[in-house]
Amino acid sequence: MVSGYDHHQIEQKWQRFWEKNSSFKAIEDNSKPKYYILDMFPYPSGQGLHVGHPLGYTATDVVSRYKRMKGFNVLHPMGWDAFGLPAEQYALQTGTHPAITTAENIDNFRRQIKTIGLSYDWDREINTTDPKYYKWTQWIFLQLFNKDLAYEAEVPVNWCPELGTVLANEEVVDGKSERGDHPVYRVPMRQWMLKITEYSESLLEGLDELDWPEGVKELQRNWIGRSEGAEVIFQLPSIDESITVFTTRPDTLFGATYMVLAPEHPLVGRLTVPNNKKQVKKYVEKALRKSDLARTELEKEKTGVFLGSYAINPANEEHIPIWISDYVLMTYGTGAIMAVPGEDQRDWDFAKKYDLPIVRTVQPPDKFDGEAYSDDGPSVNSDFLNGLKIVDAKEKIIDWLEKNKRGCSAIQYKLRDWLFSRQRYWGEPFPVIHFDGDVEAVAETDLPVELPEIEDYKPSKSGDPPLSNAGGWLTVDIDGKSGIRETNTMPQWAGSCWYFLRFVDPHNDDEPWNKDIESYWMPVDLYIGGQEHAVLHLLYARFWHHVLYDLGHVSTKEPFKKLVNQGMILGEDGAKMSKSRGNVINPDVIIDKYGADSLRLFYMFLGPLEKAKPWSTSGIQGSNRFIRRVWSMLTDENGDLSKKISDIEADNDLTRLIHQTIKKVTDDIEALRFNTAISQLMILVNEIKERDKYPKTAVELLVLLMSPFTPHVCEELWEKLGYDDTLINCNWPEYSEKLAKEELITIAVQINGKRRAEIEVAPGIDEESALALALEHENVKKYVDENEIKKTVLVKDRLLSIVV
RNA sequence: GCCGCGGUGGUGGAACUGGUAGACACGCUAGCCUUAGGAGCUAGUCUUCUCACGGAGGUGCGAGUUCGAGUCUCGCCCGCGGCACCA
Repeated sequence: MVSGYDHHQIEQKWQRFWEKNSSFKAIEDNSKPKYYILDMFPYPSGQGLHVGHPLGYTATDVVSRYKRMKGFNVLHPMGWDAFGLPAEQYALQTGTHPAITTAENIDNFRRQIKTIGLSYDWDREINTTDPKYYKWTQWIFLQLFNKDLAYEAEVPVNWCPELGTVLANEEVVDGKSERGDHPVYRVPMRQWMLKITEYSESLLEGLDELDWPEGVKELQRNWIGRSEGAEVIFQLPSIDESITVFTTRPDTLFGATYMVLAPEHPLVGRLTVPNNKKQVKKYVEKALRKSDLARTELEKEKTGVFLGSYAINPANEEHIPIWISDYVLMTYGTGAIMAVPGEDQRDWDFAKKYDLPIVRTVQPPDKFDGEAYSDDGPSVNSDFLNGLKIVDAKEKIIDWLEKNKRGCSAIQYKLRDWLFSRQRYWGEPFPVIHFDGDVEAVAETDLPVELPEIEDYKPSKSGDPPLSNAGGWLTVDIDGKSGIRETNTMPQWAGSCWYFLRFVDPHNDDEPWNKDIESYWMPVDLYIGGQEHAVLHLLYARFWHHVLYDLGHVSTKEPFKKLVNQGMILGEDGAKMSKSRGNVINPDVIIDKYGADSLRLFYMFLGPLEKAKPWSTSGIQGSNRFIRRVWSMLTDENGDLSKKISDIEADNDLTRLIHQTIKKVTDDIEALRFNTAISQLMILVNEIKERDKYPKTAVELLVLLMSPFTPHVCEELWEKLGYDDTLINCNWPEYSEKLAKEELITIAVQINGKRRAEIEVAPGIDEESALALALEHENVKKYVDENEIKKTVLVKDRLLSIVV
């Protein structure tokens, strides 16, 4: 071996050094600008760290180390999102308490993360399952509860018998559980709900100011699903009531030829005429029994039943039949629609099947050969709206509705309230007590309500949570009244909704965080994590934060200023890593073989952070080779500083390259373009190696610039270069614009758009002189020849274009 | 169906606001060194014609704008992710 690079020895040495010196301890310091940089904290699973994890962690670490050298006071913490189903399921199988499993998994995760050499402030480590932590999760719940943002309701929930729990809408995918892929059914159950819908507008507006990927913002916008339209009141002569419908197309009101209610609509019974009772009852029961799976998979063709009664279209006073169908959802709008088959494909399908009248109210173009026509055009068959375009017709009909008290403009959201309870053991207990139908908050001084030890973690078939087995814990006497604790627990999202706030003041036992400290660190300046949290975690956390802001507990409305999603690491075959494919890479093995610095460098060099990229064994070997090249450049066979390093000054070419490199690496780290920063460092190494003697200043700059990426080997080399102080305390180098400039540059000469020659010129050369120089070039002469030069274009220091 | 992102050598990827396409690396080929190497070093490597000099073509496909298009406009094709009866 030419190189004596021993990554085991070097990495252990420096990891111990950082730990011993608490090198990354963050202390509030108003004299310095702060930078709060956060990873999405992991769920410590039994499988250990996945190779995907270190990608994001390394990215934040590079930025953290860079920002420290830039003079920022950096907060870079790590913790554990440790409540969750796997530990509980393991407990069901083995009887091992989830706390034990969780603690073991955390120890393993921490050990693995530490071997990567990440610059976390470990004194701030938090764990969502620690009573000292969830005390404050419960405290925040009480803030919501006291503000009437938490309530109990009997709601149709997504009940999953296999998991023995209810799931949030967001956890159900195609009628199956997101975890485990088990069937999910709609059943009514008493549940805790959080009124996130009250914050729809706030959450939507807040997005505009965020430096987040456009795609993620768009996902959230779609999830919130704001639509503008109108509410229209339809009178029901048979029962002397009215039904309000929501529509985004009030302009088509004259084309509303029938009405459809959701099967669950409360007026269905009263609107059903005796002759239709049997059929209607059958249809309603069938619809209620259907799981979401059945609704999405089997509902290719629309079904429905006529109730036998009529509603009055307020625009033209026509009696229109009322139907029920499960294509109308009780959970959106008012659970009733006006059907306009001429302009809505769903209504068209239904009308065709049941032979209901179709009236077009927008004139389609001549060549239109589709069914429902939903694009713009002049209104027809619409009385006073005739001839108007959609926008104007909408405005006019809304005016008319409001004047005649038959409706008004309205806004609807797709977002529903957040189902916040789970029938599980391993979660935060709700800090409330039931007294004879009344619900009371547990006094703040009695927090936390700790999870009791229980024998049986199994939920009952009816959905009674495991905590109903918790004997003595269950009943409480307060002031002579006896009550029963809530036996549901909070969902896993609860702990992650605010952990970034606890990081700013993690050991505070008197309050969730100190306000001054909070306003020093918040908001999170850079948040990096997986795209899979684009809606769930990030929307929930924003919701809590908006509430806390309104209550004056936090100083910023939005918690995460800049968000970046790291791309997935795929298997070497380009497919998603999975045990069944056998393409899983274990980070422990890689670090043992090549070292943490190689792994870090590989991740950062692989490609743009946000992109999905396949793992590459030869790629990591390449990174390892680069580190060894640098190592052997600076050291001799005895491990001493190489004799080729000397105090000579760098020549002009090298000086220029050094300054260009400082500039590029700095700019690239700021923009999170790590791969191109590294490629520039490689160019610098290649250039230095061409010299017989390596100027010490050049080598030192290289080590400084590389240190955020490969900190261990850089610390070691820095020490060999004769410095006592660690790189962490060094200043990031500054570049000189002047020295980075080329003395002579090569510009291209194009003739009629084709590159024909290159000429060497002084920077900033003017068009005339450039042309003169170009015309001396043989190849240019050849192409210009006798032709007349019609036009020339000079792009400064780039290219000269000649048109002949 | 709708929304978002993407398509550049054998591979990962470069290319600033329209300005020399393929930086840097991997892989491969040849050579050197070596008892040997899967270690290291040197050279080459988009395709194609040419001994070379130098041409021609080339960024998913087809048009367009421009002195000049990977980059901008329009129309398609393909891949990935999300939403999916939301009225």
